[in-house]
Amino acid sequence: MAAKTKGRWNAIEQAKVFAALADPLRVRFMEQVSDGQEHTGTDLAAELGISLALLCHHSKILVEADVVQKRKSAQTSYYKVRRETLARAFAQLTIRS
Amino acid sequence: MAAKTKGRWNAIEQAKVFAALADPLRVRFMEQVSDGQEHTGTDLAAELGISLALLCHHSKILVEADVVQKRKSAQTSYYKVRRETLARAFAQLTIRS
DNA sequence: GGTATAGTCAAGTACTTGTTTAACTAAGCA
DNA sequence: TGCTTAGTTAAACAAGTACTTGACTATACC
Repeated sequence: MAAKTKGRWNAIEQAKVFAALADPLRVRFMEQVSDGQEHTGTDLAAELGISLALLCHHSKILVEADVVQKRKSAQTSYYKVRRETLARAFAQLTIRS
Repeated sequence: MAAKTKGRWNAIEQAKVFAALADPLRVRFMEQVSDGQEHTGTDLAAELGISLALLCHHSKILVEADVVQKRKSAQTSYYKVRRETLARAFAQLTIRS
């Protein structure tokens, strides 16, 4: 997803955000990171009860949709929620222009 | 989707709501009905530029996820947004318990 | 250097989804 | 009765997705 900060999204970009959230595992991922803190990949994999390979797959989709931010330090990846993207996608569907 | 009105959704139910919104055509459907008014199937199909058969397919997914309400009178179907479902799904991801 | 840790990538498979087409039902009307 | 309108359903196919497995990279520690 392009790092757009202004203007209204089109239907394709918006659908991509919702598609990122359209999986139970990814919903649970978001629940985990919704405390606003950073979580490592291994921690998240353990909390979700999945392999690191599968976590890598799902996290890529969330990062690509920009609902999650990723930072890598040494071998470890850290993930945290991007509330702005969520708020924006939600507002656009609920608030009448 | 079960007509639940109380309690917290589980990840599967919540993912289903987002999956319903995870398609550009269905995002545009929601934009059309987000004025709060009822829209007929033929009107929506015309506005979205798709066949009635395809509209029927997509509307079923939205109704099944309970983000859209359907009423049928004679041959005509009427659709309107269900804001409560949207608000609830969104709140559960953004607001910390 | 060797080994453990954390993550990524690629191939394969099974399952799901979006779309088109054609056949079908049911209501309204002349 | 026949024709039109509005919608539904089923079959078929292409494309996409979730998951597993195994191989691979890069960092840290002994």
